[in-house]
Amino acid sequence: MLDFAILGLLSESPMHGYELRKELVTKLGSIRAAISYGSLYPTLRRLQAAGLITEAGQSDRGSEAVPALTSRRGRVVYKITAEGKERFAELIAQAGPETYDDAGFGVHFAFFARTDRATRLRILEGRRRRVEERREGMRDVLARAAERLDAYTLELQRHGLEAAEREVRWLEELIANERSGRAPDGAVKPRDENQGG
Amino acid sequence: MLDFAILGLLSESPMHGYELRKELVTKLGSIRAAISYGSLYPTLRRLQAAGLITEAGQSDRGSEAVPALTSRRGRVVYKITAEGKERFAELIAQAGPETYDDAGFGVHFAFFARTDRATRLRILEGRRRRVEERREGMRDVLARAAERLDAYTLELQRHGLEAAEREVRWLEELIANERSGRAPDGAVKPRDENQGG
DNA sequence: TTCCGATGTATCGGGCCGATACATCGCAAC
DNA sequence: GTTGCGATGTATCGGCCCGATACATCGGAA
Repeated sequence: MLDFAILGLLSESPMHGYELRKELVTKLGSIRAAISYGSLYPTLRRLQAAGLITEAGQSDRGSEAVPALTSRRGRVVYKITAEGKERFAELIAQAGPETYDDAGFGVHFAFFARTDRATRLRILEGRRRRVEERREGMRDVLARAAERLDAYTLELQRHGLEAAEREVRWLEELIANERSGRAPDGAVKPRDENQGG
Repeated sequence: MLDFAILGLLSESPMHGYELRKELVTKLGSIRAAISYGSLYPTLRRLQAAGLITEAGQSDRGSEAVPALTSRRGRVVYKITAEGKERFAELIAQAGPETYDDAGFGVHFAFFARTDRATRLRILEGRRRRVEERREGMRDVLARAAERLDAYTLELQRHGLEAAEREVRWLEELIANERSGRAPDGAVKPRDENQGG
């Protein structure tokens, strides 16, 4: 999942690790608290080894004008390669079980602006089904095992159930909007210009 | 975290892995979907190696009457040891940063019926602070970075913000109930009989 | 010039997951 | 009666990600 997010961010502009992390927070802050460096740097190395990203000397950043006055030896700027873009296009087009769980869904949703509408719909519907299943599971527990559970465990289930119900409603709104060609804020989009790839 | 949950369940009654997993689903179903066997069995072995749980021959289950008619060779029943109970008492009494994140809080909450009230309050308050921080982070993003983010990313932040606000309200209710000596369902408890350890 | 907090890169051990592989049981279909 | 199959049940493996930790540099305040 981190791969996907990193590729997505680097396809907008080159960045170094620290920057990447901050962008991940603003883009995925509602999904996961913050990406650990213990995940980030190894992932970066993995992506580089796979040829999907490369180190861009820091003088590549803006132009030759700004550069190595202060030789900031640390700071490795990464940029995406052609292969990386290809891989990103592959990832952003997929809509399978991997895109239905919390983490997968969140990351894919964060890049919905660059996902084509058919894929958006399939992900939204798959996610809805997934959450509905969770919801049914909790309803079952509440209906079948309520008497042998304590008040706190029940409260936890009730709270979880409520959250699931609310997410289903949210997803339903989003699906309805997609079908009627609206952006998530309710504004009508003239045409679907967001074609991935 | 799994250690804690397993110790808690086994302190109620001996169980084998499969059973344990089902119990974990009904107790923690609102927190995590389902515990993977790839976590469960290694954890069981780890706990056993640490002397916190032991294998109980399946004939220990009910009595000698039921047992090895059909020699169910699989099925390893585990039970908690005295050391395990001690460890569980330690874990259920702690209220630090580990108990404030999603997973930690959920598991601890699931065992609140066996946690003393002072600890419950500290955990609830710590969790509230944690969620408030997340909420503030999302508000900042929405206030400061809104114009450079697309509609979908914004919608994700909005949804996350709403969820955080709701959780804070939920926690506040729980805290108020604790302070006034009520169980989470609102029923007045005559006294706080749930003293851990 | 000394200290300190923000910036910045990196590794290590360990927990947990998904995929996968087996083996057995009870039962239904043929 | 045996064949097949889904539920029950235990177990491992590779891999992602996290938290803790360790450094190093920079800019500015004391």
